[in-house]
Parts: sequence; C-alpha cells; structure tokens
Amino acid sequence: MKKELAPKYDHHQVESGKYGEWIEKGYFTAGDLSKEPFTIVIPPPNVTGKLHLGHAWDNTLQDIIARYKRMQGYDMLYLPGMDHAGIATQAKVDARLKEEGKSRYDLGREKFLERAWQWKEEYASLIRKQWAKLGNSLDYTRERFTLDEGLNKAVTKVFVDLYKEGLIYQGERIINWDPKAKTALSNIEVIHKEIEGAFYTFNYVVVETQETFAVATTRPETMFGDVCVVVHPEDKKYKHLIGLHAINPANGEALPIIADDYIEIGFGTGAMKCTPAHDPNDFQIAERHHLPKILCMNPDGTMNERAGEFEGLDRFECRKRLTERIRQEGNLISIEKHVHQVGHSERTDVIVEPYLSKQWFVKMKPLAEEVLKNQADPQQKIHFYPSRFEKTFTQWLENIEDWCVSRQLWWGHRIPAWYHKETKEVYVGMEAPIDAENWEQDEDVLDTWFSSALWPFSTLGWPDETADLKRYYPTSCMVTGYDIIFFWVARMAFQARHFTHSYPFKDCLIHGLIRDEQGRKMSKSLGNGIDPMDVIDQYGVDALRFFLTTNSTPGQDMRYIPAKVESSWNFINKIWNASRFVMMNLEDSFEEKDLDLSGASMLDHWILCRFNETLKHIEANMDKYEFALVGNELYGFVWDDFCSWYIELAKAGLSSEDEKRKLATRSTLYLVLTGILRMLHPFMPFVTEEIYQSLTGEVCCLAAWPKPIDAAQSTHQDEVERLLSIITTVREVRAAYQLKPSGSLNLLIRDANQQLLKYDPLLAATLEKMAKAIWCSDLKGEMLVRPVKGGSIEIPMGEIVDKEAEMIKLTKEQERLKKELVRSRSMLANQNFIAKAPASKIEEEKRKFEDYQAQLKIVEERLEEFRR
RNA sequence: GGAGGUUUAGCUCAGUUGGGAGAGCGUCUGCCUUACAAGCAGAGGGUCAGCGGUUCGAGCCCGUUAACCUCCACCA
Repeated sequence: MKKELAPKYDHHQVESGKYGEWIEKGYFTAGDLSKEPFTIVIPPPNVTGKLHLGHAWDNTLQDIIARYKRMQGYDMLYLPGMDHAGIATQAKVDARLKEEGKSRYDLGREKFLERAWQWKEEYASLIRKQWAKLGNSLDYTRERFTLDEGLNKAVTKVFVDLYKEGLIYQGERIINWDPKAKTALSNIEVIHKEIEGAFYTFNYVVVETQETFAVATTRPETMFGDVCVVVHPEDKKYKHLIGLHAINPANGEALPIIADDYIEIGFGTGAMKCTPAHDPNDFQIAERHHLPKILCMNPDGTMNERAGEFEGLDRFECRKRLTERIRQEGNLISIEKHVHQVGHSERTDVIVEPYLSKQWFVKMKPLAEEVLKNQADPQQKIHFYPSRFEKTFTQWLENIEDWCVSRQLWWGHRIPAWYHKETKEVYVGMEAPIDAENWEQDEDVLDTWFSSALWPFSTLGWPDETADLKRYYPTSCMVTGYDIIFFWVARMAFQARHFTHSYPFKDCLIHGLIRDEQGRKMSKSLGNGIDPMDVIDQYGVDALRFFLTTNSTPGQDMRYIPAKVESSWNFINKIWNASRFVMMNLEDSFEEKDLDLSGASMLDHWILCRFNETLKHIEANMDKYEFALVGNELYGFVWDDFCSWYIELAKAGLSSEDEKRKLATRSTLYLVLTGILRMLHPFMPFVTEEIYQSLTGEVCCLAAWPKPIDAAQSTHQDEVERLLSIITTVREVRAAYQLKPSGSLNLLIRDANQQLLKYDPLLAATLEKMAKAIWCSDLKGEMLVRPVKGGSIEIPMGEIVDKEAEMIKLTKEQERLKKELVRSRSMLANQNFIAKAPASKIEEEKRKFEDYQAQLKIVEERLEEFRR
C-alpha cells in the first residue's frame, strides 16, 4: 500500500490520476445518514465558455470548506451544476451561426434550440474537465442544469404560484430594451456608463400666440414620439402658455402644453418635451394626464413610420440628421456638450433604449419584505461574511422595484402563459390548456436569474418533497462574489423565503474580484485574462489553490501575482522535502500502532505543544472562513517551527543511542507531519494525498481532521524557547564577526537570575549540533554578552571583540530595555489593568518585566566593564 | 445625491475581543551544513495617510480631513 516518494516534487506527476480515482471510488458522494449533513451548492457557471480565474477562486473556497467539513465528520454534499445563461448563451450561439452565414431566424426556434443544446453539451463537458483539474470535491451523482426537467418544473410552479397569488402580472410599461439582442432587460442588467453626449436646445413656436420658447433634450430622435410639452404649474415664465399648443420641430405636430409638478422650475429651460413611450418619467406624466404613448422606434433600434423621412434609420443616425434638418430650418438654438450616465446592456454593451412594451413582472415589495423581516431574526437570517455585505443586501431589498422577468429570447424557460386565439383570454398554468389548439403560448422565456433564484432548493428536488430536499436543505453555506449579491443572492433569498419558508443558506461568504498584477479588472478587451489551466500547468493546482485562498481578506479584491503562486509552490516543495526527510528516518513498516511517546524529550514535547496550539488557531479561523489567517499560521508552523527548528532538533534524537528516545522522536515526526498534511489537505488536496498515502498507506481524502495530541507536555516550553533563542543569538554573533562555522564557540549560559545554568546533556548536544557552540561551566577573558530569552549567554572573544561596536550595540539594547521597562511597569502599576485584564495576561506581563530587568542588569554591567 | 471600501516595509498584502509592528517577493552579508541552493544562516528596512478625541495603553475604538476605488440612484 505504501509507496516511495519521488526525490523531486513534480506537480504534474502528483496531480495526475488522483481526481478520477476519488470520483470513481465515490469519496465525494454524499449520503452517509449516520452523519450530520452539510451542504454547499456550487454557483452554477454559465455554459457560455470556460472557467476563468474568478471561478477557480470561488470554487476553491467552496472546496476548502467542503473538504474541511468532510474531514470533520459531516455528510458533506457539494452539489455541482451549470446555468443555461439565457441571453449570454444565445448570443454565443448566434455568433456561431453568423460565422456560418446564418441567423437564428433562418433556423427557426426548434432547430436553434438544438444548436444551443449542442453548445451546452460541449461546454458542460469542458467545464467538468476544469472542475476536475481544480480538484473540486463534487458529488456528480447530483449534478443539475437550470434547464433540466426537474428545474423546469420548479420554475413553472414558481411562476404559476406567484401569478395566482397576484405577485406576477403582465403590464405595459417602460422597460430597458436591448436593441441588439432585441429583448427586455431587468434594471440590474443595465450598466450605467458615463459618456459625452449633448444637450440639444430647440425653438418651439406657440400655435395660438406665435411666441417662441426653448426646449432641450439629450435624445432628439425621440421627438417623433412626443405627445406634449410640460411646464411647472407655478412657473411664471410659462404659466400663461398652459393649455395652448406648441409646434414639434421634428414633425410639425401641435403639442398640448400641460402642467405637471414633476418639472423643476429653473432646471434647463423649464419646459420639457414628453415622450411617454421612451422614458419612464414621461410615461408617468402621460398616465396622470391620460395622454397617448407613441413608439417611434422598431425593436432593433431603427426609427419607425412615425419618423417620416427617417424611417428605417438607426436611432443615432436619425438624431444627427434630424438635428441638422432643424438647424437648417432655423429652429436649433444650441448644442452643448453634456457628460451624462447612459445605460448600456450588460451583455451586448449597446445603449439601452427605454421602450414601452408588454412584459411580465414580479411584484417585489411583498417578497422583499418577507426577507427583511427575517433578517432581523438571528435564527432565520442569512449570515454574511464579512457582515457589511448584509447592509448592501438589505438596502437593495428596501428600495426594490418590480422585476421584469420576460425575455424575448428562445434559449430559456418558456413562460407558462397561453393566450386564447379568439377571446385573447390569458391562461397561466403548469400545463397547456386542454383545448390546446385554440391557444397560443407566450413566445417569451424567463430571465435566467429567475431559475438561478431557485437553485439551492430546485437542485435538491423541490417542488417534490424528496429525501435530498429534506436532508440537505436549507443549505449550509453559499460562497459567491459581491458582484452578484443583487442578481443572485437577494433573489435566492426571497424565493427561498416565499416558497420554502426558510433561508436558502445559513452562511454567505462573499469574496471580491480577481484583478491582474496592476490591479486592473481582467477583461477580454484588455487581453489581460489569465486562464487558470495555464497556471495549473505551470505551478500545479495545489499552488494555485493555496495562493488563491491565503492571499486575501474576505470581501476584498485580489491581484493575481505569479510570484506569489511561485512562493506557494516553494512552500509545497518544502513540505515535500520535509516529508522525504521524515520517511527516510522511519522504518518502511512504521505504522500508527508503533507510535510511542514515552521516551519523548522536551524538544519533542515542544513541537507537539506547538502543533496543538496551531491546530486550535486553525480551527477557530476555519470556522470564521478566515483562510488567509489559516494559511499564514500553517505556513509559519510548517516552515519555521517544524522544518527549520524541529527537524533540525530531531536530528540529535534520531541519532541517539537510546532506543526509546529515538522511537519517540520518530513518533513525533510522524504525528506532526501527518497532522500537518491533514490540516493542509483542504488547501492542497493533491500533494497531501500523495504524501499521506506514501507515509501511512491510507487515503488522505478519507482522513479525519486531526485532534490535539494529548501526550504533549508543556512543562519545558520555556527551556526549549531559551535554547532556540541561544542558538539564534550565537548564529548572530557568528555572522556579525564573520566567524567561520568550522570552529566551535565556547559559551556560558546564565538564567534570569544570572546563575550559571545547570548542564543538560540534551540541550548541550543540540546546541553543539545547531549552533556549533559548546556549553562550558567556567571561562575566562574578554567576554561578549548577549541577553537571550530567560537569561543571557557569554562568549569569550578575546581580541576579536570590537569594543566600540559592542558598546553601541549594548547601548541600543539598554535603551530598548529601559523603554520596555517603563511600558511594563506602568502597565503593572495600573489598577484598571490589574483589575480587568485576564490573569494570564498579567502573569505574562510580570514575567516580561522580570526578564527585562534581568537583561538590563546584564547589559549595564557589561557596559560598565567596557568603560573601565 | 446615497452607501461602502482602501490608505501599514521598495512592491503586493496580513494583522481575529485595544496590551511588545508581521509575511511573501525584492535588497545586503555569509554558506553546497546528507530533506530541500526553488535551499540554509543572518542583516537592513515602517511617525501604521494627516489632525483631534477616548484610554494607564490605539494600526485596531470615536470624530474629522485628504487621496484613490467600488456599488446604487440619478433631471429633461
């Protein structure tokens, strides 16, 4: 079962073959009913393309939690799935058709959908390959797709139920229209960008009096849809015109001049043209005044017959030509540059046209209120990490507007509404009406996010009362980016609340965006995107995972920095080599049952205690999703404590004549290393699997999360710390005086009370091995003194000593110690501190104080001697 | 206009209830010391953005100013 560890860490070799085996053996298949469930559903990636670095980050966070929970003994379900991504995927398929010289209209709905499914299959399999590369511990037996049969049923039921409850309605309203995709968009699919436009001011002539006044607009082409001119009822400038008519310079029509207090006196010219079919505010005005709402554009953004000579022209071309014509007619007063925010389609990036059309809407207020009410209840709320995102979430819900859910696309969930061919009656239901031939189904599909909103429960079988739904819902933790809190998190929250009477997930861990090395967003246009598969090829997925999860604080953006991935690789390489050392020093047959710590030295106990402390901190931070802190601590423990110190210290133990001690050292190495591998496994599953199996013959994926080592005794921690401090200090002296490491240094060791320390053969041997220093009981001559933890050391240096340099050094040290003493003394003298601080803290401070005092005494004595 | 974030070493960033400023990379010095030169042993480097306050004690809490960034809402 055990196997050799290759002499060099090679991530290609280590990572090949493992994932397939994990899946094949069903290690990630949930369903052990003897355990408590823990559920994470993957945020379904769009089937529009391959996964990017942001997905890798997002998934790795989920996978770390999943593996950690699995090791802790939970029945872990990490559920995979993908999103059909309506408009985005349709755009991709359209583009592919265009390459073939066709359009979706040539194919027709049915054939087009066939092509879309082909596309989906293609990308789904690519995405699964990428998940495998990333090491995601997914339960593929439960994989779902937003357009599959079960989810379709969930979507239809939600639509029908909401309709019956009056929470879905059809309405003729101004929506955001994407003229390129020719579909409606919801408010949040509109990205506002600042662009330089212009204020066009035109001259309007009053029919009845022939007087003129100015009206300004940013969108002259909409003048063909104007139905009136509006002024404020109290505006002295225009009051006398109310009820009269003005000539629309675009088409010569007489427009009524009406009064409405929407108008702000003094803004612009004070008179506004009103286009109810192309502006939401104008629409409101028209409603109030019972005016017609006239469209002047076609769905593709060209002008319609209302535009007369401009019919068929693009809206922006019309703007140009119309303005020019009016100028020639002498009615253009001015064109002023004007920078303003203009809505663009999130998907196609074209300028969105506010457009009057009949669409389906979800009435949001009541749904949002349910969520807000429950957010106030600690038992029922969703807990955000970091918590500030809860505010983002609730504020959006508090100011929510109705959600336009119909999309004029083919790729998506068909709206379950039918119109009677003759009576025009509307029918909404799970199935088509019985006399289907008399009815026509609504052509439109639902917004992609309508189905995503059901993801946490639809994937588990809802609306059926399945065993999975009962067991794994509500889910435990959602991990996603702050950029989709509105799109997705909020919508899951209200659909879950309304239909399952629960939160969809207990915790919601929010991460930021991944940026390039210069801090710019990764984008296609900049060409600065990083393919995670390339990174994996170069550094291995373990290094990528460790980099992604230990280099950022929750909720904060992160830069992709190759040097840091490399540093993660180096860390793994370090672990690899340390493991090789341990294995070289264990019998091949060494097993768990051979562990024996009865002969453990204080050095062994030291690392065992450090291990226990580390484990405790790691667990606390894992539970708070503070992976950067976990990573930092593990890095330090492995590299510094275990590799730099303990392995070196252990070399003495390993060459000991005392078999019991040798065995204890081996046991310690084995225990600590296997513990380290298990703590690191969630972060770097492949390399830990490779080493763990080599070392123990067992599967790391199935290993339990480590427990503290009970045998660890902390009685000699201080002594070991002093030893380490002596070693460091001797090395410092050696470096400062550029002494060759070949010759040993003699030294005296004193404790805090300046008494010569009792000779200890174990410490002496270690000291000699690691610092080439020989512990003596009596030395004469010029001495170099250095304070060390819990005492001091003296080294005879003879004429080598640079008195001046030493005095500077000692004086500096004296100042530092004096300062520390002042701080410490005032702290200990403070009644508040003594009364309020925890006992351990007071003890610690007292110890520090004594230490400083002793060290200061040594330093000052030595300074005295030098001065003499 | 509203909300939020950031400001700590040359660079990128940590810093968990307030209690001796940290890491990685880079820089300098010395080492092939039998796990690792992708390494080892050392060193240097910071008025924690500015100002004020609370406290015995502030990178951390409160107030304020500045710079940069993000989201939401926007007036013809």
